[in-house]
Amino acid sequence: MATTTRKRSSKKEEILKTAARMFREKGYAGTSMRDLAEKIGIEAASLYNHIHSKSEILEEIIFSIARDCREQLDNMDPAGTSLQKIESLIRFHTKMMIDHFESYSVMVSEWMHLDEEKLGEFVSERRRYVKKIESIVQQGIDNKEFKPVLPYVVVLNILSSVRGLEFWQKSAKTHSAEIMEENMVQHLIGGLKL
Amino acid sequence: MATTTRKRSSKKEEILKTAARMFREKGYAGTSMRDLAEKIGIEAASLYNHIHSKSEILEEIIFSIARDCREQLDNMDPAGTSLQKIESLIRFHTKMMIDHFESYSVMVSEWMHLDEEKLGEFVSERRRYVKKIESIVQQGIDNKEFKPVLPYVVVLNILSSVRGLEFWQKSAKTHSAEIMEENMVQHLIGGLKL
DNA sequence: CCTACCGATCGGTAGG
DNA sequence: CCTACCGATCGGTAGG
Repeated sequence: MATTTRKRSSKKEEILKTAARMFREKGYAGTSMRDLAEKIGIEAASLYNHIHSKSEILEEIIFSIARDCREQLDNMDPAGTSLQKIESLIRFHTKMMIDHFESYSVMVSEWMHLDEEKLGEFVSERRRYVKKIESIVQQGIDNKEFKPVLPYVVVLNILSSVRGLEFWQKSAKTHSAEIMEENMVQHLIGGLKL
Repeated sequence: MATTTRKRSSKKEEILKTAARMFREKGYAGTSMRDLAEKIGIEAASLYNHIHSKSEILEEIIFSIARDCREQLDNMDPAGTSLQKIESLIRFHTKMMIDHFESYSVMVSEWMHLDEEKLGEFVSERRRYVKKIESIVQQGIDNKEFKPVLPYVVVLNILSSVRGLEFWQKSAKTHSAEIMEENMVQHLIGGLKL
């Protein structure tokens, strides 16, 4: 019984991981259940012993990584300067993108294929998330820590720049993850400092 | 005869424009020729009197906007400081994203669905494009106009941030295009200045 | 986990 | 520009 459960969940994990890799490469709509099954080495019909539907796979990938991001922001040290907070956010997202490359990419590029209910949930979660970071930037401006740039643009640029690391990953890694992170901070925080 | 040609090409334009809108919303793989035909008000089979294949539509959308970007960079005033050049590039891309919203979005998000030959062409064109901008950043660093941030990261961040404007467009436009452009420059150039 | 199969839909063609 | 249609493939189910 315990063995069965363990087996099942590890198989499900394998499906999710393989699906994330394929969704990132060919997109959600461009990946068929037969492609996915073949990569895993089973028949397409057998996938349904572990998952309920194709859309469930997408949901699990996206909401799992979204939860990690949300929790990190909620548990952020409320002490510290706005600059420290934004810097730690840039470092966190850069690490997430690099360490959870496949699922992070799927989240930022394939969320629009969630079905209606889950799509609404994701969009409103993301809006809340962006608003929270915007308010940190706004505090920094009010504090005179930052120059007066629209917080909305700053947050958009930071999150978009992290997304752009997908392209770095795909090519030969001429720079280490640490150097990339350091330069992300330098460029994106630099444009904020007075 | 002239009338026929005019009619044909305007119909093709309508197909390309409608396709760009749909590819951006649902992705290339998620858009069917029947969806596209219905939006235009004809039968799917009739599309093929104006275009040869679905992939040809994607190619025309992507390479048309890619050409605009390439030409702008090639025709850039070689005088001026590195700072002026990078600033003008940020302004140009921001304007392109806003003015040619649909096709620019399709280029940056759907290029991986080009078929093998065109994909190779696009990737090597883009690599050349990025390298050229990197060398402008490098000159600025050598000049002591810019602080020493990895040019590769700077270019990635600029182009990714412009891409992120897709998300701005979709929501209510609380800020004008001019204000967005100004803030893009402030934040992204700001992180570069000494 | 498989075989066998479902109805729906895909990109595209023939022929008018 | 349409009707009629092609073979291939889609997500998913039944039954073992």
